Amino acid sequence: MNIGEIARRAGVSRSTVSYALSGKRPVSNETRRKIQEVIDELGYRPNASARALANGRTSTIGLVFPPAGNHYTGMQLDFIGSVVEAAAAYDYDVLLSPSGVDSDRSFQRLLGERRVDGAILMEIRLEDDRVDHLAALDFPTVAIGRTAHPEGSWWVGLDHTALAAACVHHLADLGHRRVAFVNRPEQLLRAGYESAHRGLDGFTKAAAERGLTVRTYCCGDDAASGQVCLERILHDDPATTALVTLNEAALGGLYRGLVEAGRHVPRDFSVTGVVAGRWAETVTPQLTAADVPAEEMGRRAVDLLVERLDRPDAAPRHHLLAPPISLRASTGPAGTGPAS
Amino acid sequence: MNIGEIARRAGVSRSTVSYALSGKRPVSNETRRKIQEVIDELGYRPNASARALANGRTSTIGLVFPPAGNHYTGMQLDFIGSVVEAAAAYDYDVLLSPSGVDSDRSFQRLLGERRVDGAILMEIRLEDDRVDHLAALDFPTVAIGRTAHPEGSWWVGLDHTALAAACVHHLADLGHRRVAFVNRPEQLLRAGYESAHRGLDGFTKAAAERGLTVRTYCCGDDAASGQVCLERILHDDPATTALVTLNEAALGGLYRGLVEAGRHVPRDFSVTGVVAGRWAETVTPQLTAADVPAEEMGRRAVDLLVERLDRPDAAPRHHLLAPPISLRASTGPAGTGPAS
DNA sequence: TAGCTTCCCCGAACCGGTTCGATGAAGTGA
DNA sequence: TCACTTCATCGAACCGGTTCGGGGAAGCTA
Repeated sequence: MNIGEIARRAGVSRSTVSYALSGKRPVSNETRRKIQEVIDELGYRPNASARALANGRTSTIGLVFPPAGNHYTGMQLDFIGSVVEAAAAYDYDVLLSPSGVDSDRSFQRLLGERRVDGAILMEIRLEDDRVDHLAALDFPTVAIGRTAHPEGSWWVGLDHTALAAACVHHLADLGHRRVAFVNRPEQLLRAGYESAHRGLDGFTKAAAERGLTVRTYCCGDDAASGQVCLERILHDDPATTALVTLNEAALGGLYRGLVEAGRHVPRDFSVTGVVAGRWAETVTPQLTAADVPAEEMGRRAVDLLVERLDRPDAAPRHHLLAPPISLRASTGPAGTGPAS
Repeated sequence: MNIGEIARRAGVSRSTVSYALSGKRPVSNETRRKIQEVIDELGYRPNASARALANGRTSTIGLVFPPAGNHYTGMQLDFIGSVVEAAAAYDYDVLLSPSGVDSDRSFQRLLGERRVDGAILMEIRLEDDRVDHLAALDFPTVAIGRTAHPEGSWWVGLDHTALAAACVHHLADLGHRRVAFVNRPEQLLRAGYESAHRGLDGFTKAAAERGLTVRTYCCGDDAASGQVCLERILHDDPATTALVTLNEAALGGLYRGLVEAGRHVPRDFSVTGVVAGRWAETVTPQLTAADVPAEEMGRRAVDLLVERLDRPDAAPRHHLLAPPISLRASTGPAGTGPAS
């Protein structure tokens, strides 16, 4: 079932069918009706590869996401879902590309072989060669996250600095003086992950401002690591009364560690951080947190990318989001320390 | 940078370049070397659309996944990740397709426009028109899950009947007599979702076998619904001492409901079910559960699909998995009922 | 040296669309 | 009635690969 067959049955030329479908040149009502009739009857749909070859656009965007080797966080799932949905609304498909160990290979497939018109990058690093590489090629890209020098590029990001600081201020306002910070895994921090660095910065500075005593930790992206991390926190400074976490996947483990240490949340110990709302609500007590608007971020990234694809010369745009802290049940006034 | 340019610079014809790359006809070492030199120098990669048009294969598989409107479960994330990784190993890309409200439209894109060579379907229903439709078209498909009549089709599934039954027996062995069942949302049960139905069946039959008193509930895919559901369970029969859940996303809410009702897990109340291991470990106490091997299922689905694509006449194959229950900390001997 | 293989390579056709220039018919005005 | 515009359509080229049939040069045999 190709366009030639449609043309034959409708008694017109292939180009007329093409114009009838695209509307790029006028076609008489009579023939348009005839063509549409044949198309409906045969259920014809134009071949995507042929179309892509002819007009140079694939109607597909690439979503470059972190390798599965690491643990996924729920946030990433929300991103993927919202990106796919938003893209569908613009008639774009989404091609998944793991930016794993061999990220070059994936990139070659996506860009070199021209499988996609543009890309959305997740898990941005402060110094990110992927971003630089794509920028050098002038390849339409939108980053979810921003590098150390985001000027002139397209991105939608979270103000981790401000969010971590807000958490600190929230705890300080409640009277906490000794606070721990639970970051993403050390490996990611060393690799320069944006959220890990900016979050740490925001935390450290705000804590200094408020004169808090702090310790910072890296923690694996899973429950077991969270539990171990919490044990270390209480071991290093038993007088700690609160923590701030960027590590969604470790949250369950942190809570478990607290239970096993006999610290009641929020009476003896307050917990807060930057976590997607849906996941903040699964723990008991529910987590007071800056809710990561993953759905909105995915949607906006698609909006930006589509805009960039439609108007190649448009000036770079971006969105920096800083959602407020949602007060739930995991923070409270600092007590007199652990019940002993 | 197209194949013609490479040919020109290497001083050969386009077809020779093509054969040098594909190896489908012998090419002298001398010219092959020359061609490779030019390719390396220019960083040439063949255009995917052109190749797909010419040989009728896109090297892409479609992953049809549930709409974002519903809440995602962590399990689905694991599927997606493992499918993408396994596909990459076979040099296939993965195109995401939301099977949302307008699933026809997505299908038209994937199949009608020939964007993919084959598809993997998630969230199968007992009577699934998508599966029937694809089978009628003889379109290469592998389902993650199986319909009521899976004979003659390709799938990898979980033996929900056996798993739910195993949970019941585990609880019965511990002396529990009044057990609740927490299913997926009613809307999904009514829609005929496989896991919801087979799980319910397995639970009901095993409970009858063991002479247990049971009640079954549907529950929304989020923590708040889980909490409400647990309140209903204890309201309907305060003597309930255990529950089995298929609903991963509600798990946190169920736990919270128990905490708020003053039931200690596992002393006063046992919880078990069918949940991906990673998520079972995030709750406290860790959930004793049949661990959904999401990663393995995704990988096997890709294996089957690739096999089917490579050998179109191969006999249908499938994998039915029934992982054992992992004993963790959420079940214990039935006590004398709630501490009052 | 004629005849026959074998080895490499070339040219052309094809995949299924899009797009540009051309063409013929109908319509308009002088 | 002729020249000129407008409208609808057609044919051919093109996108960038793959694949098939053919053919020239070299090598081998008699």
